[in-house]
Amino acid sequence: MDKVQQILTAARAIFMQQGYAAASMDAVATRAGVSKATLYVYFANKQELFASVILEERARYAPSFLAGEQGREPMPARLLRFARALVVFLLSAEIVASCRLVIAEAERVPGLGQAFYNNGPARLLERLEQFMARAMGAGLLRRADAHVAAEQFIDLVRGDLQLRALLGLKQGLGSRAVDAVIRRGVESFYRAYEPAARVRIRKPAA
Amino acid sequence: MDKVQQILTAARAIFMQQGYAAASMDAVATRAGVSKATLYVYFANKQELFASVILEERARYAPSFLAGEQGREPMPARLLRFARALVVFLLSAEIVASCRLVIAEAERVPGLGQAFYNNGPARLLERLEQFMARAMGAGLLRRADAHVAAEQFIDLVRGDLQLRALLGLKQGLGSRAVDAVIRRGVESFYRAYEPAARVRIRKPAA
DNA sequence: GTCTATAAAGGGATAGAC
DNA sequence: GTCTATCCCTTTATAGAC
Repeated sequence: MDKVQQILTAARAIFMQQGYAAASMDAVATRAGVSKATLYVYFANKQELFASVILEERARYAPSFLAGEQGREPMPARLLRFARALVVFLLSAEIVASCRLVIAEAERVPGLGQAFYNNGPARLLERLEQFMARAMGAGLLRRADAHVAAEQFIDLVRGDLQLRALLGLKQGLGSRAVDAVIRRGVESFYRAYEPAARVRIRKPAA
Repeated sequence: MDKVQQILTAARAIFMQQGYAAASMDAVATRAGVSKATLYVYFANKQELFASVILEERARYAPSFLAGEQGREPMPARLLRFARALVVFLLSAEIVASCRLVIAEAERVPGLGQAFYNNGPARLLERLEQFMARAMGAGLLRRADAHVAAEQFIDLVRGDLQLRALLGLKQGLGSRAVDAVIRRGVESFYRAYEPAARVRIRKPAA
């Protein structure tokens, strides 16, 4: 393997596990199986190594949830499929560790939070928005702002699961509990966005 | 002021600003206006000082959103009031810094995440659940699981605002953008939970 | 209890051999 | 390019005077 990749892989693991400040270049070198001096051949200093790790990370955060078949599956079932794939992804150890690190260092590394958001949540949102727009066009969802719908879909199916994962809670993250949150999230989303003609009691916002 | 409080206040500021690992006892001592040796009179070591800061923090995370008048204000307007108070709270610099710190150290400090969740989100959720239950009892909201309703209400009005704040994004956190997210969140929540009799097209979950 | 001064350890970064 | 050995600064923690 390329030595640079070897170092980056080791650094990623160490940073994720220990956090930026607590991670030592010694630990990275040992894990990478090289000497500390070698690190400094490829990376000017600790900060630059960290930045490289984060840039590397972007590529990983590009899953393809919406890839599934577009058949004439009922809308709620399709939403449920997407939701499950999304949440499995969000709760994966890799993504959780990645989020932790970025959130922890966001204030101290200029542009870190923005880069992460653009390459992660923003991309995801964009794809989901396109899906929502098509579904609205086909009459499978009520006509509304597709961007808002995509955002609220994510909000509802994510629930507080991601927060729990970030906080390292063990309870409430079993597969049954997770699936319950997802199902209820999809259910409420569909209630708010199903295409049925409805009678409104009063205007929702005062 | 009590010297212990003086130290805790300084430590809180330093930890929030720099993170656990990067914060130095020197910095805490200087900020507290005492010598470093004095710190060790009251706290055995850095970890214990950190733990004390976090325990202190619990008390702060107990706002009273639902305190407002219970008058015969229309339900959506009432929800909107709660939502605004909630989001203002979640986006406050203090809470954001607090969340960042806890998320960053959750994996390394046993019980930290659980303590934070129990004293923060869980309490909030419990109060909101009671409110939802009363509203459902009074026919102001569709009868449903009050706990789920409370959770989804929070999810919807929070949107990705909290994530954006945690990531330190400057865009999308202006008061107008924030209020738009809140209003749309309340709107969708009310669509899903308004008490109107409705005709469902098909079952939401396959 | 509080300070100054310092011990002891760790970690970022580099010099110089190969 | 890669290593060993080391410099030097920071940081945690403590000793000892007052």
